[in-house]
Amino acid sequence: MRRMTARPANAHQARLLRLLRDGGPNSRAQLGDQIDLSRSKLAVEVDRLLETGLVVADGLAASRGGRRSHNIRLAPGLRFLGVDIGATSVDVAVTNAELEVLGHITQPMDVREGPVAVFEQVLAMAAKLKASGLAEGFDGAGIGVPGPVRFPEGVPVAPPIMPGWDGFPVREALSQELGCPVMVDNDVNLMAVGEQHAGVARSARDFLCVKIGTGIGCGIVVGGEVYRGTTGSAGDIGHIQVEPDGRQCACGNRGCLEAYFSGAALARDAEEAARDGRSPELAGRLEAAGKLSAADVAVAAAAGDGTSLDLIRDGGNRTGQVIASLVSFFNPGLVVIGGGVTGLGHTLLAALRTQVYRQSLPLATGNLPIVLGELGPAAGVIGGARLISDHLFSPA
Amino acid sequence: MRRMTARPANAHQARLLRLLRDGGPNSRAQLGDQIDLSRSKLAVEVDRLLETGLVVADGLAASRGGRRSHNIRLAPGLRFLGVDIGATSVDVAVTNAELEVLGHITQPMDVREGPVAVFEQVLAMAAKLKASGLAEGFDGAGIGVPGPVRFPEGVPVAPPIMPGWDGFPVREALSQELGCPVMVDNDVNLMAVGEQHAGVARSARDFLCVKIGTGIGCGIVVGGEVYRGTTGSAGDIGHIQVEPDGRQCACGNRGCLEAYFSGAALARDAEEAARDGRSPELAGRLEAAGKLSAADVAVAAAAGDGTSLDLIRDGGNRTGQVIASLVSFFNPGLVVIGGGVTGLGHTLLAALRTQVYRQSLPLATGNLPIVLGELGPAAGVIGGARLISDHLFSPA
DNA sequence: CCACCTTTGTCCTGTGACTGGAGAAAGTCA
DNA sequence: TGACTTTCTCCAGTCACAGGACAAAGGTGG
Repeated sequence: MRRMTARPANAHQARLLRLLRDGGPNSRAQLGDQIDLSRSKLAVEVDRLLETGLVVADGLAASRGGRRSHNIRLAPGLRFLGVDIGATSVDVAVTNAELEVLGHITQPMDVREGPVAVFEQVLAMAAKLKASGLAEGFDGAGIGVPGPVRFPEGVPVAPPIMPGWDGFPVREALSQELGCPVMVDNDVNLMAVGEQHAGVARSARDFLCVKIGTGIGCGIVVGGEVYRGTTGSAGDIGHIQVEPDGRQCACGNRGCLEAYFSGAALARDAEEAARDGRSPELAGRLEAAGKLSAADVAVAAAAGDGTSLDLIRDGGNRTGQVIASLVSFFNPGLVVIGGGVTGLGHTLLAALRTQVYRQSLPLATGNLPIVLGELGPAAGVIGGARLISDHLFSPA
Repeated sequence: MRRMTARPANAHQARLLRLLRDGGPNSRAQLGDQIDLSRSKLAVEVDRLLETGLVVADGLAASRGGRRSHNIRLAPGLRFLGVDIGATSVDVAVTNAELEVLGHITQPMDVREGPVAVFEQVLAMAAKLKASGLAEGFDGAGIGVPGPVRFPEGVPVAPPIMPGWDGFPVREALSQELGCPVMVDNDVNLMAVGEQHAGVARSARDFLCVKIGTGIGCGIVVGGEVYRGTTGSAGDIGHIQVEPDGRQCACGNRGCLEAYFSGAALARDAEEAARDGRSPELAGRLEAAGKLSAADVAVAAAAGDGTSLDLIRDGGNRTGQVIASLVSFFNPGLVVIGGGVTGLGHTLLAALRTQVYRQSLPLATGNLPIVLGELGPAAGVIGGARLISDHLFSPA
């Protein structure tokens, strides 16, 4: 079952592989236009890549007015696995070498069940994708987990919402099970990478990616590279204090952002409002389902429920204040909003924008787009595929 | 008067120059230990550097048990100028090629007088240093200004406290006047670079450098490099809101950090306390000098004045809250506190530490030193010298 | 003071990476 | 069909560099 995928022998080959990944099939001549190498050298490196099987010939290229060139493409059988482990669900997807999603499965799940149970589920989902004929095997996998990760080793460290995962050798264990190289990162970082690769952040070099799901986190990209901080906890903005002596937070402190706005907080506030009789709309939904989620608030808001709109605006204002601070500090070129609550859509975005544009200095906000991510739940898995492909498409 | 200082011809030479800058005189053999080059190649590059005059022979090296080697050092006549333009004062210093400060002058000044007047003063100070025999000319200058800078061009952009400087071609103008290459950056960034080169941050790769002077700013170093943001305004934390609908700030918003704690705010609060009769100590000083500054508060606090201590603690708490947010977000390996208010010393530091350690998560604060800068007013000028030397000691 | 070892500096040749030109092959366009 | 383009291949020449051989200069132990 183990696949020994070849690795590029030098930086040129790595560069070529990435060009083919990001630009699709290309002729040698077109590759030559994008890389600073002589035609002879280029031909040698392409030949070597063909020998390794990482790339294959792929018919004739479109004419550019002279002799037609043969196209080169990444091996069509290459498959990457993207895994996005959230607090309450798992996403698993297969991509080809160009990181196009060929198949995507989502399943509910509780991270608190611990790594063993979760991995069992992940492996079953991967097996299902394989069985459906989308892949014969995996050449690499990128995994996102909802907590800080010591990146080089691929090990979660002190994850607040994932008891039982602290120090678990995720990278090693999954690499063993899947029989392929694995990289592990924070789920928010993967989302940022995904939006950078295939979403709204394609042309951004320095940007923030705020993910509002069960918790709140922020991916930081500096010069096109994810910044992870000294201990891997950079972007952990959910526990920034927004209200001195405010609400009790699960982390033990008071007044954390997450205690006021996140999937979990929103659901709790909505249930409270429903029970207090402040929102018939929400009360109806509570009765029907027995509990409420952020999605219920989104639907109620879309239906014009004032209480729901207030909840979203309130949370948006609070989150906006924090983002405004981060914008002042970090001066990003773009802010992407993603995660489970993107369903709250324009109401949320409006609140965020108002706060940021009002509180940050004009120089920092002057040309600062604040937008929703465009990949939705695919961002994480695409980011995972991108992460491992970056790793594999680099000199050994 | 123009000096045409040679530039390294390739990356190896640049590397060697930096080794000599940071490690002082070295034998070829010692250089060979630090650089990944064969002895032959090394000899060739050193010879070329000797030809350019950038480095010179410097006697015999200490014995390592065999044939003694001749030392190599950077040309002893090389001189860099470090200029730190603050809101109310200018620092100008000359350094040798090893960035040791040979002479340092400070003068009061008001940036609001505009670039022309300020540069006149800076040039006079530089001339004074030259006249005292410390330099025959300058091979490069690094300038810090108290506001955002479009770094590649060396032009201030929309600086709030420097009316009249917006868009002024500082780099070009000073390069013309001084007859040498010039680099311009935010003063806070220079302080960070200074502390990184010769101060407490020597071994830090990712750290923050908070400068509390007339205003408040923060230098951000990522992977050993200064991060400046998309428009050059990264680190502008003085206008982060710490109190909704709080005090009016000069920027037009309300509740900014700078409105509560900064040299200017502290002086104002101290004068108010003196006039209200809350502090006889401060009242006495006010009567004597006609006005109060942050330094007066420092002295009064050292003398045990309760009101002054309260002011410092208050401001420290507010600033600490903001730093705590930044620590959660950025996960630095070190936080350096500097600027004019370092005289407030331990009282301030204690307040900052309390807030940060209490509000940020253990993973981020676990091994996070929060310390005062050790270079004081020299940090900025050393950072300036370092900035320009990095520029000159890189391949042309 | 001498023989021997270590370190340092210099010279020289071999190797691998790479460039760029010549020319053949394959195609387009009028 | 002929002229022009583009692409591909081959090859010789250049350049950077490594690493060995050797000489020079110093230390060390007898």
